[in-house]
Amino acid sequence: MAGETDEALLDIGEVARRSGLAPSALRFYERKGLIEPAARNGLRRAYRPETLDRLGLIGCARDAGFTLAEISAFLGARPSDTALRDRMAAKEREVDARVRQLTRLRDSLRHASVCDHDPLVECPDFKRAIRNVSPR
Amino acid sequence: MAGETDEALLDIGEVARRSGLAPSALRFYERKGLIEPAARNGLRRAYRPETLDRLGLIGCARDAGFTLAEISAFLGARPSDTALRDRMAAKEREVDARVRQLTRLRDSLRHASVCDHDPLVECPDFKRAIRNVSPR
DNA sequence: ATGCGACTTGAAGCGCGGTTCAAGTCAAGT
DNA sequence: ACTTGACTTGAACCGCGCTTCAAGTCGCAT
Repeated sequence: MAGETDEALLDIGEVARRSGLAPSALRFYERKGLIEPAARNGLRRAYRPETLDRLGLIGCARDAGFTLAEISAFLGARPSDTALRDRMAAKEREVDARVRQLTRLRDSLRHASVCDHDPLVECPDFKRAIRNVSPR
Repeated sequence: MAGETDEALLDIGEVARRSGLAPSALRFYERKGLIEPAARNGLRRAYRPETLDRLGLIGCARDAGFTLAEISAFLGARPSDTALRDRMAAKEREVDARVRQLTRLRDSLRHASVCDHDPLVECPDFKRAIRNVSPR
């Protein structure tokens, strides 16, 4: 009973299926220090189910434009990591700026899709709107 | 007076300096069909000043997450290109969705930067917030 | 014992958005 | 005539986020 192969652990194919990621991506994330199998059955990786939550978080952050290196740093964050918390706060400001930029861009596109100018890019309204997207 | 080398045109170094892009990037954009010199002085590219506006627009779109190929397509847009206008409208919806996603992410980060949980990623509030960033 | 299917490894390849490099061209200055 | 300096070219290289590939290792069923 002591050294049994834990039935609750998932193999890489299962994690891939349930996370929507390719096995190759999971091994890649492991090399980057983002995830780690709880054990091995022989050569085979055996993952804890919580790994799926972690992968959800990683996917989120990646979708949001964080690099895997940034995510890797954030994942180990403890309350005492003041430098890291500062970077998170910085990232928040960065994301906030990006939200405002994309909002302006969306408004430009909104105009572009109803504008009659020929060629489109020469429309003065469009050009003015676009210039507001990233001024300087 | 007829075949004079147009003094109003800018050489690549000037365009680079004024656009903030490297000359190599300008040549790269040319290969991708984004810009084109108005003329050559011998081998040297000679750009119209309007190219700077175009580069501003390109920079905008690129900052906004468009690929250079997409930008290249948009740049030739005429009002009659209905397919292209549809794609612009689609892009608008895409950008809008992204704005909402990033807004949620910003809120998560805002919490993260004041949260005391150890490790940070295990904070239930943070996890709940994060799950809202890209649900399914 | 043979084969299968799912896993393992390291190395190479890919698309994107460029930069860097070597080798060459050209105009202007001394 | 020679140097300097900004340009030209094509090809190679880069970091990122992976995928693909070849070759090998398992456990299990026939």
